[in-house]
Amino acid sequence: MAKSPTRARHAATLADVGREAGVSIMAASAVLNGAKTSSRISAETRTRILAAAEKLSYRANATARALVDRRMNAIGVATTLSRNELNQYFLEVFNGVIEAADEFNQNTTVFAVPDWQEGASRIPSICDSRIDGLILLAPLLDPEAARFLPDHTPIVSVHANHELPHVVNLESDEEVGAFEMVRHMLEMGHRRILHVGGPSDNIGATRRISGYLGAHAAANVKPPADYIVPGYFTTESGRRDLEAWLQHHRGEPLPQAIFAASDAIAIGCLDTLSARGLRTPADVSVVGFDGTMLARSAHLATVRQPLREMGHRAVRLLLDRIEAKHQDAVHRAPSNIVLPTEIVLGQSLAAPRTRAIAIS
Amino acid sequence: MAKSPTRARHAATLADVGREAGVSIMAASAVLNGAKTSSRISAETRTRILAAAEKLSYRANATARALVDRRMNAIGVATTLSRNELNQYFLEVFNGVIEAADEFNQNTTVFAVPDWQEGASRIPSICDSRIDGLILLAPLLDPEAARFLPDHTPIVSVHANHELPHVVNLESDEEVGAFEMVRHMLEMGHRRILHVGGPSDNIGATRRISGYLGAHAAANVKPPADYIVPGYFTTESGRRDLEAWLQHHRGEPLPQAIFAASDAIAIGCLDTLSARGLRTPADVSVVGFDGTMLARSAHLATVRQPLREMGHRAVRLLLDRIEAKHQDAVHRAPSNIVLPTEIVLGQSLAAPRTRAIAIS
DNA sequence: CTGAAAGCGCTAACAA
DNA sequence: TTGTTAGCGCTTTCAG
Repeated sequence: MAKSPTRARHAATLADVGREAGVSIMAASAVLNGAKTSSRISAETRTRILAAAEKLSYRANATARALVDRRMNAIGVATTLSRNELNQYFLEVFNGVIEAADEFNQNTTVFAVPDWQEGASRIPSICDSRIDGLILLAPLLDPEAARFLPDHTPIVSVHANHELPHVVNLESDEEVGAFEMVRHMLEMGHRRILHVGGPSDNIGATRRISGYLGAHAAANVKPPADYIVPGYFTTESGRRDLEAWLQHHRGEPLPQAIFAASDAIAIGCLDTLSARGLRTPADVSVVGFDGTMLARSAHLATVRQPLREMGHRAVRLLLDRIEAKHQDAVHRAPSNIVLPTEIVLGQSLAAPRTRAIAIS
Repeated sequence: MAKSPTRARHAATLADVGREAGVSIMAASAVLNGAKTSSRISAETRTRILAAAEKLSYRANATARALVDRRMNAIGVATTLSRNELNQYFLEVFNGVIEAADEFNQNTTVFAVPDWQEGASRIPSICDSRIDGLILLAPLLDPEAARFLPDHTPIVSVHANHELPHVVNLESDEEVGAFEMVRHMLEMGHRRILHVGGPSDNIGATRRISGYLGAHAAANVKPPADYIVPGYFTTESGRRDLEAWLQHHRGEPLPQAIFAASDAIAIGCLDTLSARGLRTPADVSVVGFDGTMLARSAHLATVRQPLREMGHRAVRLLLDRIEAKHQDAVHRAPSNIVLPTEIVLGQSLAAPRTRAIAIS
């Protein structure tokens, strides 16, 4: 069938350019898209092709090329995104991913899953060669759900809750970070350190608790009973859970410090304290976890995870695996990579008051 | 050529499934991908195909389909992303985009450009049918640079600095928002309202100033000289620029309130004030602009722009245009859509002090 | 109801 | 140096 007039509304193709310039398609391909055609094009033809392309405003078609190359030059990032609260943790890692992907000329496509239960079932369908590899951000996938993970698309996870088959995981040494921060607090003289934590089935939350308990044990300090409060990693949860805890502990001495399981939680705690007229750090010190922008803007003491760097690393790791697969080679990487955390002091942490306040 | 053994490492194709099930390719296509083949497949064949697909773990190839459909079901978002500071404004809009795109089963691909100067030259190359349409987030593109915008890919912008040809722009009524907020502040009794603003060549920054001046004029109040400070939309800028301004105005009466051009700036101002031992709002009120998460977590009074909704709208608008183009129809939309802003009161705004403090 | 053929836009092998 | 042919995986004609 000859070209129908409606085609005009679409972008010009190599065939169009070739016709316009009076050369073959692959001459045009070689000049415009750098195809590895066997030989070189004469300077004269080259300029003719360039002119034709310019005139028709030719644009390469990435899907056609991807079909041939079996490579889209795009990576995916799957994560849960809450409707109510921007997840700063995600944003830090994501920023790192974008930066690194860009550096390697890869596009980044975001897949927001409502929750990992549903995410598990949707992941296979996005691995349809629109992306060459996938990064799972803090996936809550049990081994059962992980059975659905496609094995023809390389996958890297960051802070995975479980070990996932064929998936390289990237995490940071949260327990050590928690340990050192709490040890530091104990050394400052704090004895009543309340831990406002994350979900009890979350491995990261568990590790923070381990560090918290470990530091106490190492200092031979027994944390007061009922001083570990489970919750979620959000500001709203931090605000609400601390308030609830305080109400249940009226009359008891106020904690000297709060060690929160995330910066978001810490911000929530700050809110609750200030709503009760308590000053930070004069009355209560508050410490966060993650080292997000939230902590920086609130001058919060926190345990910094190298989130952005983890984004970078995840991309490099993924690209290595994609490259290896592409060359039919086997990429051997350790299945789990642990990056160090770092203690960041801030204005929200100071020595404890000499006289305890009673919870009102 | 027969199948080479290396092929085994790739995902199974429709041909593979067809062979396995002993049916034609398009029978498989019809069953697995819902292709509009003329007739229906018998139940028996259908189950055979499904079984074969399951066995070979068949995955549709999106690039192949896109080649045929001329549609990738993906939209792009182009924006500048600073390395140092997470842009909360962007994040709010982006979240809205993701949500809406997801609702329409579209993927979202992020293109981070270092700056719009370079972005202008890179945009054409990303419109290579890997995305069906593009959203420009707060583009700083002059008409000259806009000449490079490809016309075969529908484009929608949010808060564009200039009118762009063939581009539908979405913005909010920033001037009215600024006007009403400042009017409210004046009504509360504030007379020395310092405006810590954005870049003077930014249209949004200009509109905030117009609102600020308009409210003063309407109230017959002349703002003190030198009370409009240009800067950038960042926390760092807010912190630094306010400090510099204060140092240049030693001995003068302290402003009673600060009207910042963004929430990020406001947070920076808060820092500077607290570093100087000044209390908010007792000594100085502080008001932000944007209504981002930053404002919510700091309980900042702010002028809320419906950022998330703008993300939604942008996606819907874009999809309409994509659909129209796809059907060779002409999509007529107004070239500029203005959404209302809204005043949000918060703990950072209170009545002015009765006695002025001198700047130290 | 099913199969064969053509083509989406591009690139890699060849042959001229 | 250039053109020809085949094919990436899929879908939509159109014949059987």
